[in-house]
Amino acid sequence: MAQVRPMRADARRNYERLLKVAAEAFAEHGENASLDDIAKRAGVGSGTLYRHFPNRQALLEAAYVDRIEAIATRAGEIAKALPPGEALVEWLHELCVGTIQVRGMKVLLGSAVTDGSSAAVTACGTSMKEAASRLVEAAQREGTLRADVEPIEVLRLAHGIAIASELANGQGAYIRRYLSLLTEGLRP
Amino acid sequence: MAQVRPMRADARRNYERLLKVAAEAFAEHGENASLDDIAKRAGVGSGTLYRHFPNRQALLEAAYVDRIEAIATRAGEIAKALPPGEALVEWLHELCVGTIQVRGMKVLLGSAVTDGSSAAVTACGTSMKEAASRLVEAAQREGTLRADVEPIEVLRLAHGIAIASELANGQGAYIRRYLSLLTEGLRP
DNA sequence: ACCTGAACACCGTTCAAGT
DNA sequence: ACCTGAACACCGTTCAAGT
Repeated sequence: MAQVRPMRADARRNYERLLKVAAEAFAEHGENASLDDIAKRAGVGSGTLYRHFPNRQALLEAAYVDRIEAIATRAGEIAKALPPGEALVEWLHELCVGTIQVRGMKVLLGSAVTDGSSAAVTACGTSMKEAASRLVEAAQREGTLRADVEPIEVLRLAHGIAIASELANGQGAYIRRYLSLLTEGLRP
Repeated sequence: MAQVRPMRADARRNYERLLKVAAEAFAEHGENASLDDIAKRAGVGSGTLYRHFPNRQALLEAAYVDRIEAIATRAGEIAKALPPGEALVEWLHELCVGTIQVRGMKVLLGSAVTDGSSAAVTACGTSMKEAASRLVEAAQREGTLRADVEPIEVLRLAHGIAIASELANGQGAYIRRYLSLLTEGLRP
């Protein structure tokens, strides 16, 4: 893979400062935060930002991969603590909270479950799909989840639920409600 | 209300040209289409665009109100043709198709069902809510829809379903599936 | 009353010059 | 090998001058 030679010390320092500042900026100003501003706040020239991250999407991903990996990791922990059906719902809830609260992450999580998503987001997309598969398949074996839905579909639907909750009010107060409407259905 | 005096002939002409061009531009380039470009294509100075539409959201709304009103109107037509439960689902399907296919409309329909939405989108938001209320309440009386969901919640959930379908593939192939997963629920 | 378009500020992106 | 920052292009927004 890439990066056989280690980075020069100053390059590594800049890279990490950029990531840290970018995560803050995206969280504060949303996915369209000014790249120039991020470079300035990190104390580097704008060219340096482009050297490390060729476009906004690349920076966005790099800034949040660890967060997304953390969510994926949570799947395993929750699976040990709860029965399959509940575990799935609980994990989806945490996923939705992350989607709404960390403003920059919404786009990223969205593109992670898109059909023709870029190679850049494939990495964390794969982690999410694996995490989802584990919980989904367990719930299906248990018989608390329909057998005809695929893991990636559950991720997409959860993303939709996050959006719906966001429309209801800024923070995630409605996530549990809308998530349970999805699992139980709109029929009486 | 506004607009007591009729517009001057040239103003009216410009206004309508701007709307027509804007609808095309938003459909083609999405909600972030260049306003300057819209003004140029409409053959007016950029100041004229701002005179008629103080910001992007205002233009976006003006360009698509009639489309949204048309969707709202469809509710009544569908209600006459189908039993309540089916009518609701059918209408939500048409709504989702519009949300996805007409690129500029997504943001607008979203903000129409947001809690603190601007006064600008209140008008078409109201039409949508009325249309939804009619179908939702009929389905609830019929007993095919849970009694504890409100019309605006159904609109928000439908918006979420549209997003989920969009993630699945560009066009609306998955809308019916995800809509039925919502109505029937994820449990077996 | 309305229109025009120059002017300004801001941002993304590139690249020659520097270490 | 990497960094800097000036330079360019583009866009949103304002406003003085014009009809």
